[in-house]
Amino acid sequence: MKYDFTSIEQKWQKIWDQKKVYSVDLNDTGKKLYCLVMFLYPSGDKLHIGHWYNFAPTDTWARFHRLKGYNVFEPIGYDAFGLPAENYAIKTGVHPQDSTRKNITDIRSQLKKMGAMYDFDYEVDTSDPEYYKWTQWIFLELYKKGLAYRTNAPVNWCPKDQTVLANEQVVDGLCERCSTPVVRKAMTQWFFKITAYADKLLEGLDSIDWPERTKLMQRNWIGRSEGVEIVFKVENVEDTIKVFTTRPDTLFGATYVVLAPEHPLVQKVTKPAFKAAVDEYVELVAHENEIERTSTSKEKTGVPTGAFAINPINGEKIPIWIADYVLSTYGTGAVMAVPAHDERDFEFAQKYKLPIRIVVNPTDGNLVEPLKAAYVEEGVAVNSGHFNGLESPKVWDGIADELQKNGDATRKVNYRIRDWLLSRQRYWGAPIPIVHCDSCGEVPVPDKDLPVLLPYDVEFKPTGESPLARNDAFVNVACPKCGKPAKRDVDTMDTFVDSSWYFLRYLTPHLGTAAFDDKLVSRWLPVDKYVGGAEHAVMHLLYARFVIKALHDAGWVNFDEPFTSLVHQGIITNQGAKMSKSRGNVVNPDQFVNGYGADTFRMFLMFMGPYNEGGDWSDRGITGIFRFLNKIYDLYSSEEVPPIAGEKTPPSPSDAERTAYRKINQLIKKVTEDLEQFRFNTAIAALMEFVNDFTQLSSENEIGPGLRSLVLNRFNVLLAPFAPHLSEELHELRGGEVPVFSSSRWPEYDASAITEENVTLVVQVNGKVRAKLTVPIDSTDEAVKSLASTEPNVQRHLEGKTILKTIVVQNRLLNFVIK
RNA sequence: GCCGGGGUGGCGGAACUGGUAGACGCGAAGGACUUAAAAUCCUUUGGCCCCAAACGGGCCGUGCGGGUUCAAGUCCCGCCCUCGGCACCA
Repeated sequence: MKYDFTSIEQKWQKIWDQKKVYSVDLNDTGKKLYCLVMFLYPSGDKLHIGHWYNFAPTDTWARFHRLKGYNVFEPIGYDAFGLPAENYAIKTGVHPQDSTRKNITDIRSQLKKMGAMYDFDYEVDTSDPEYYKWTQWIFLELYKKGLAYRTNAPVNWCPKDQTVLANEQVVDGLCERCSTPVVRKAMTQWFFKITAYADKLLEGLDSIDWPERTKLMQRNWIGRSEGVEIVFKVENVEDTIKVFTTRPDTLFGATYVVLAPEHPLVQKVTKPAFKAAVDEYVELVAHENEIERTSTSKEKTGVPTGAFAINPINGEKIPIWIADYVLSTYGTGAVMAVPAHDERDFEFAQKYKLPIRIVVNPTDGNLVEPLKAAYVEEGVAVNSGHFNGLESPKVWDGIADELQKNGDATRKVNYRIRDWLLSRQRYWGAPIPIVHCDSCGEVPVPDKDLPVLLPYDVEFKPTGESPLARNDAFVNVACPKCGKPAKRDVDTMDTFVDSSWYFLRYLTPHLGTAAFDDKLVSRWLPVDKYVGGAEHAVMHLLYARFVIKALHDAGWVNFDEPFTSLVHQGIITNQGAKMSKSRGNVVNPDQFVNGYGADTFRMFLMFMGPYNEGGDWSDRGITGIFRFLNKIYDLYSSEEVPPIAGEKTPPSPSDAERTAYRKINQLIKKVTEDLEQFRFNTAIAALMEFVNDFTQLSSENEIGPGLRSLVLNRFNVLLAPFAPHLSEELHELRGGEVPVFSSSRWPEYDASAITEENVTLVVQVNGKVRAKLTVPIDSTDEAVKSLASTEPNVQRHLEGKTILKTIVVQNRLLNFVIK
């Protein structure tokens, strides 16, 4: 018989669907497993190889657990709001709602062909009012807790997309979506106070099973640093300048102070003679874009203000400069410059001939002037008054304490992370549920009036103003508080708000009375295994953690980390470049599904290499998997194949039967261990190796039907997570109860049977292999030694030499060290 | 510049805790079946060399250069390349 994958796959997809094999009883009290992939972005592209690479192996992992007896919940849904759909609409005139709906329909049918365990009754669509009603509710919950606020602040503006962006969406000064240089603009915008959770977000990382590099990225992004805020008086002016430093131990080495050009005191302190130059410089810097401003390779520039600050530790008068290398958005927007011990200050001081004073020497010697580079390590204090001779950590605390006592300093922790800017001047998103009233100010829309519906009929061409502002019917509304005419907020939310809680909604996608069902959420969350791309390390994955922590503190959920365990699949590139529509190098999976079947294709993706490494796409080798499945099909559909029910361990097995039994048990162990760790490639190699060994064994020797049946039964279950359609078919062919995923259990291996009877032992002379011996396992050192020395090739190399020592590693190797 | 991951045959990749490098698959070559092809099956396949030949033996070989060890793809030191992240965060 021929392996007719098309009809087999169609047949089983239909049966699974009709019998509702994968619909989960969420109230089942058995062991639950929530297995989640990052949901889909239906912007106009169909499913591509990258999606398959994310979803299919994850489905294999989920199926494996289902066979192990877990109650597995594996949902899928659509992250349907967002810029790409809107940009597509602008280009083609097709309304984003229409294009998105159509896309979801197409993608759903592609997904069904994949044959994953998705239960399409639990789909989520973030652009559906029944979903975004609750996105708005979450916004309001955060608002009520003071975690959402609106303020005027310098923000990142993308001139092409005509909207503001979050810090996380600016990559190297470019818009993450369209690579346009981002400009800084002061605008009134909505923020989530993620900075309030900086420490909790850091601490939580210690308790979750995530890739270390992802945790590291989050730690770096949060950027916690402990330091001291020091007050410098300004000569002849009332105001003081606060600087943040992590090196108060170098305070005696401060030879000037630098303000960011945007610092509010710049105008106040500048001396009249310097005003013209300062104004000109401030103007110049204001026109620099984000890349120019933050580039480390750019030479630092600055101008003096003519004013002087007083160093609180020694009363010394030092000049105040303004310079572009000081950022207004970090710390206090002002720094004390210690050129001898800070690279940036050193570079600046050299250029502008500012004094460089050594105040820390290495413990093993003195620095030599003039310095060639800043010495940034710790050491021993010099030129530092009564702190001289003390080691840096002591000086650090000593100076901090002394200043603190005099009210000149406070210990402080600063973070690199900024609040999450969530408002967007775009159409295709969830409206922000706030009304602006002249008498009452910001008024949250009452829960009973949610959702604030996104009107269909809107001119969405970008003008820099929110498209919703042009829709009078949307904008004009009675104030929910006083009833007077008021206006709705016209911005929409960043789609990362939508995606930071969708995993709660999956359990009850159509629930009308709440965002989620507490009982189900407390039973099923957190997500046990989350699989998705590493590119979300500091965006989605950080935002979702924040939202969950906020909901936790507000009493809505009983856990504070959403994803217990995280896996990143690697990226599949094409000719070395990331697949994207604009590069025109996207590979469509349909041709492979049609040509070889979903089972072959998913298995090929898993066989390519380590799951978290991805790699460059090539279909070379897909025939190997296809041949393998054909071989299995032949093995199971031949005439003499014993039925499922005939399984039996023979009372006195032949050698071949013992070997076959050992190998199937070794295979169970290997595949089980590999699957647990997402090592699909080596698991598949082991399956292949087994089939090779087993066919050879049974062609040369007699393997009785009882054992043959046993082996085929176990093997077919091992195959099921990888090639589920084929496995069902083979099971049915041999009279088994189907579906496999309802009737079968993952086999346990027989520990007493996996040990080899003989081992191959390497005999070395001076570390070079000279012979190989097959000996019974656990042979004694003496037995092995005497056997080894009878090997002719070994004797030849030992002849006339003295054996200095003999190293024996049991069951592995023997090495004669000679002279 | 800093922080991570990686570099193994013609290709994708395997290798436990330092113990047979190259599992498994692709490709290639030769053979069987066939009128022929496809499919399938069998054999060979890291490089170089010795031997009339062997299913005999030798040398070299995991990015480069050193080191530790009886033994190094694996550990240590110094580099090179590559991918990803961060990049004036005081």
